Amino acid sequence: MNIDLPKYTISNAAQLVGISVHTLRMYERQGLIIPYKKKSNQRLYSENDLHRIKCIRQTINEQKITIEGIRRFLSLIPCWGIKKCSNTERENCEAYATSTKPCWLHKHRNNICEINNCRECEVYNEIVDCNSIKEKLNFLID
Amino acid sequence: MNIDLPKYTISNAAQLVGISVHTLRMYERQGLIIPYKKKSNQRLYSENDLHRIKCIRQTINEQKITIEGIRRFLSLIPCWGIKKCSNTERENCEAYATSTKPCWLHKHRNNICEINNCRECEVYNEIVDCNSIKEKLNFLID
DNA sequence: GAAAGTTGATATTAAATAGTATCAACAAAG
DNA sequence: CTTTGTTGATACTATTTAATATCAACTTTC
Repeated sequence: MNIDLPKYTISNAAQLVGISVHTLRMYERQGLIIPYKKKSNQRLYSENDLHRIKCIRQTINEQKITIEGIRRFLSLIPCWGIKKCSNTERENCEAYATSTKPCWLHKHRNNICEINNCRECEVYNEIVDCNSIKEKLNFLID
Repeated sequence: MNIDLPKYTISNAAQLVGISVHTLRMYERQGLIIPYKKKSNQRLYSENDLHRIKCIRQTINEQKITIEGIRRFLSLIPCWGIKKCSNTERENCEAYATSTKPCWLHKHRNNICEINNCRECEVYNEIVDCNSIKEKLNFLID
């Protein structure tokens, strides 16, 4: 019963969230979600993914925030604090310096994330909710 | 030559930024800027205000982020870290707990900000730029 | 004291974003 | 092996948001 397990096909996920298959792929193309992929490129979604998608949908439809706005909001995830990056690593990191898009949409050159798969990363996986970022910040800032 | 001095009337400011007077008042109504006010309610803007307004305009027009999106982005300003709030103060603070709008749009009940004028607050005054929040976070998170 | 500018409110408009529909090629499942 | 579902791409549409226009009452300024 792991909430991070790849369980649902795209049409299952779409139905469970009440959203179209097209929209789901659009969110992915825009960098808001990273589903699991089978070798054949077929997408699979976890329980947590469904939660994340519902939150994105709500943010767009009810709170009238654009996708670009969500990307910008996500750019403030304090990944360097979550992963405890060294000073050198911070200097080599685009995500540390800019605030336009979440770290998983940056090229990871010469830093810890270079060899990592963002889908498996704690940074991506711990931010499932609209309030997750604030909670992280509260935790990290004294 | 203080960049925080109230210097420009609304029409001056509007002209200097290349924006209409109406739009300026709209940004204010939406909580994105807090101009100085004379006793007669006439608005006055500082050099820093002009910078801030240009940044908002750019964010809306070029980066296609809605006003609601900007409010949400600003909600991640780590005010409790800037003002070094105590634990009790954090517990009594709406802005600490939520991420919908900047602290200056919250009611300040039973905390340090209750007696403060947000226009004079370091939190408001240090965030003049699109990248200011990230820089603050970088500074505060180890 | 008269002209120019400001305030707040309401109504209207132009632009563009999120979402939809459609397509052929390919994969999964019974 | 046939049906159902998936992929990626492109074209289209409905919605709504930011911005504009207009108004009477009030200030500022010369």
